[in-house]
Amino acid sequence: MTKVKDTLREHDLRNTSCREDVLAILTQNNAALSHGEIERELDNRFDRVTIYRTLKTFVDKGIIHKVLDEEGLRYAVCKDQCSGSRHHHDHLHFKCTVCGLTNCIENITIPPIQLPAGYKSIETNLLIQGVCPLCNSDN
Amino acid sequence: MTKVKDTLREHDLRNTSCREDVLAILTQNNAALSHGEIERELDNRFDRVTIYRTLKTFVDKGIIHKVLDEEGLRYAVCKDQCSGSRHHHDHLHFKCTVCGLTNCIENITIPPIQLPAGYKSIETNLLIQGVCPLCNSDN
DNA sequence: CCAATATTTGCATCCCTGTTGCACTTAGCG
DNA sequence: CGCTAAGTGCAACAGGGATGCAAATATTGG
Repeated sequence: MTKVKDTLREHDLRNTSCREDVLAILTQNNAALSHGEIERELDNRFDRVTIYRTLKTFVDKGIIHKVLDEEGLRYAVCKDQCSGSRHHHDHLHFKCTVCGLTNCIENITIPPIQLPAGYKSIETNLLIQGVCPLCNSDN
Repeated sequence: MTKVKDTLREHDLRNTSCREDVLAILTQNNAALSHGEIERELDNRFDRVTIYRTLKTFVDKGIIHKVLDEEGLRYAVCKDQCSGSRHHHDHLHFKCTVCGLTNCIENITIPPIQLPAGYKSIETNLLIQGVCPLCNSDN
């Protein structure tokens, strides 16, 4: 919990209970969470708009990143590689079609893609859908 | 335009003016379009809900596919590789951060990703953001 | 520890997307 | 041409995202 406060301080953000709680929830959670899921976890203790603005602030500061799938937008904390000023922009996410959870896959680098001439790549975002180890009966 | 009618017929869809027009717009357009953009192009000649249902039908039939970026959902027609029953699920999309257009990149296959043990991949979706040839002043 | 100030929050309000139910219309068939 | 299943429009709702403004609060300097 002190870690949460530190993270906020490091990014020049005032230490408020909404920010603390949102960041704590995202940190404790492995899977990416949607705005609505976070709102429910907070048990309506904060206004919808406040949570929305909190998430936006965190994204802007590089504390969390957006995760996209066909059902919408989710948020997850950036792992070690993103800490500090070296926020990297290549994310690999895995969405399990059975349990519905979306997770960041660490330790796997996305192989470089050879784009046609003239294209300049800035950020790469890879979403793989399939079955996660916990839901995979083939084990 | 006959081609549009044929496509509908091939997929056991009745030939209605809304479907014709939506499919024609998507076919003529290189970039992926959002629901709202399609609605505007149709000049309010069809109900919002009808367009929504038309798009859903096309996605279900494999005529078009969803394209995701951080701004939301767009739709684009499936190219040759997707035709008929052999609808493939690996898509590479490029979103230009200058002009804002999102396009499918054809002829480039996504290199296979070695996932950790237990993960089973079904569908891969790659979004690369950057600058497209038309907006790239380095040429 | 307190006051000043700049930030953050809650509320009201708005717009857009996605979705469903139901009645009406129409395409495509015999 | 008429039937029937499919498609459409309308009403209505839920949810996400966004902004303006007044009230509350965290930080800073005294």
